[in-house]
Amino acid sequence: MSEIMSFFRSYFARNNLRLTRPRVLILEWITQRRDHFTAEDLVRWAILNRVGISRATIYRTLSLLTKYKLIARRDFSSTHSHYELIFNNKDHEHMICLECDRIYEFQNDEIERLLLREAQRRRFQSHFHNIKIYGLCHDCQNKREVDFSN
Amino acid sequence: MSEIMSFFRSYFARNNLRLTRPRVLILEWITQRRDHFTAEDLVRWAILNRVGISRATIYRTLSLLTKYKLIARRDFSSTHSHYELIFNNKDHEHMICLECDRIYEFQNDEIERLLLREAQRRRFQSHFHNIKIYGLCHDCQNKREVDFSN
DNA sequence: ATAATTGCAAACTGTTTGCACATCC
DNA sequence: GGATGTGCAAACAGTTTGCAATTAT
Repeated sequence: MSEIMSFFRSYFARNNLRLTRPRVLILEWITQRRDHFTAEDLVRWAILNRVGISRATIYRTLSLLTKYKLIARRDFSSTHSHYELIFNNKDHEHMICLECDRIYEFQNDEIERLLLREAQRRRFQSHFHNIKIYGLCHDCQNKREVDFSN
Repeated sequence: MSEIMSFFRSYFARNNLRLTRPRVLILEWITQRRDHFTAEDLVRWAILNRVGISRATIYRTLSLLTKYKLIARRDFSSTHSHYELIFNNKDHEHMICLECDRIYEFQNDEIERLLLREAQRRRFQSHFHNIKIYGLCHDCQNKREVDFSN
């Protein structure tokens, strides 16, 4: 068993959560993917591979993992949520390509510091924050048509 | 007619959009409110005041205004969109109180500069960005219980 | 006049839930 | 054994859409 799976096992035990077959399979999928994904990505995988995990369980597991901070929910799109593994993955921000939907991560201590200071200035107690830059990634910068037709 | 309404009028004419009764009423409501609002806020107002504007028209008008950059859509929540008037309202970021849902605005040139530089460093062409700080506003810092029950 | 806009109701999408059955500790 | 977790199907919330009727220019 991989290092990360045994971490999950003890983490689950410690929190009185059962490591059921669906949960193991979902965790394995997530850790192998190591990327941003949606609930529907998981559902698709479950159906295609006849894994025998229902949509309900997928959503419930994602909530659970989010609550226990094993994954994080990200609101990149207004129509559906994205998730990503947190384990060993330090805090970072995102650039989202409007063309290919790829997501790039970055981290900048100076910006973090300035943000905290900005919150303090207004006596706002920051719990978490996020920064998103939308635009075109290097690959997509030359192959785009603007559609203002609708 | 207020300055802003005549601006809208010429803007609509210039873009071959019809300034219909529903659109006028919605624009008036938005400009008087001058705040962040949801589609449902608008629907509730329309129903309560028997304004005679359908939910469909509200959603369609919000899309239109967003497309023409008279309002901006903000993704504060994963379940529904917020909007805000753009007119005369310079670019800014948000702090969102997890307790009372109030939204505070801030602006920081230094952070903007650093963000742009960060994008350039990755040859990412930034079209727009947003920063959200979630936490407790000053008013709410002392009246909160943590609920970890579910 | 006529092209754009509206209201209605039905459809759609992502997500949540109640309940009977199954499973993990 | 008994609490916990699952699958199913139905419910839900926010939003979008087709179409016939209405309205702005």
